[in-house]
Amino acid sequence: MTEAATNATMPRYPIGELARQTGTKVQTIRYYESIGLLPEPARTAGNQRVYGPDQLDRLGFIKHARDFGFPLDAIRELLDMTDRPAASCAEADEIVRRHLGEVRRRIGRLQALEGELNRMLESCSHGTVANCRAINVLSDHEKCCTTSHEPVETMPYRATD
Amino acid sequence: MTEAATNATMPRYPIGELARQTGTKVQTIRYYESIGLLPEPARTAGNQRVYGPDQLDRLGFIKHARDFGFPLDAIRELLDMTDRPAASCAEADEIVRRHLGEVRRRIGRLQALEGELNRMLESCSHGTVANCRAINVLSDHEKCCTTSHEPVETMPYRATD
DNA sequence: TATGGGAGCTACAGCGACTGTAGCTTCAAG
DNA sequence: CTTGAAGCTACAGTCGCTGTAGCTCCCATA
Repeated sequence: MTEAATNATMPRYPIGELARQTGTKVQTIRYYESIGLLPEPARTAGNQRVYGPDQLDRLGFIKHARDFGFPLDAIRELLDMTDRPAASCAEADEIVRRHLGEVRRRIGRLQALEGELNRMLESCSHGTVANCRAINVLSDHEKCCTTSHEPVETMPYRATD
Repeated sequence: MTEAATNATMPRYPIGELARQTGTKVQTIRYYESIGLLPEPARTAGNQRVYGPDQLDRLGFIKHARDFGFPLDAIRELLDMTDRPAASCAEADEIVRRHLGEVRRRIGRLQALEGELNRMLESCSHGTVANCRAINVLSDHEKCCTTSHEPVETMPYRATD
């Protein structure tokens, strides 16, 4: 049915239009296709991709889930589920729950970190590097805290900041 | 002085010992060397690295700062400062402050996300995928929230979890 | 119908901060 | 002298893109 129906009067978008409508970059869409997250679309005679509403929805789902921080593997699983709508959603629940747990763990670690950084700044006497509280704390674990801290995930300063 | 002193009676560690003492992986130490974060150490006749206490301290500093989530670029700046101990620590302060700002922003985003994920789970009727609240929310932005959400940073599920 | 410019194409390199592997050599203990 | 752990280099892979080079294609206007 999908195959037959897509032949007819459905709207068809070039890749840039798909990008614009979903807020995704063109390269990202091609990347998703390359890793099998999006199916290979039809092509024009000139080899350019054309998409239908199904693909638009699918990409919208991916984009939204990415905005929620789901990793692509989890999104792949979620998409597989939308393909069998009669299945139980227990599995989807489980994925969301796992993600939520991860989010909470990260919040906890970041809050501990926030406290440490705050203490660093507050106790700094604003003198020379030799006496700098912040640098001393980093130099010597004994000085930093009663509680041991676990590594925090990588946190790049981003170009957009 | 450092050069002269290291010749004599100071303890000298092979790379594995440095790794063990700092909680770093051997490959990571070599990686830090390759990007110029650690200086090239002396070598044995058989071409194996040998480190002194200076390097141990430096790596300890790096490790600790990484545990605090500082990116390597920031750590490089902080290390440069420890090399001129008479300088003002205002710059170090600034780096810490910037990092703290980033940490707070991330906490905020993650808390918003936590709320969304919670609502997803709470409103799920535990039926089929077709009716699954979680999946519907991901499919359709309108259903998810009053506030618009910005993308959250990538959050890989890690092997250690 | 010609032309210009924006959009699309493929292929590949790079980011950050490692981690893992293959296939060697070296070292220290027994 | 042997054995096994530890070290060596070099390179590929991770995640999720992003950017670039050097093409081709499509469509609107002249």
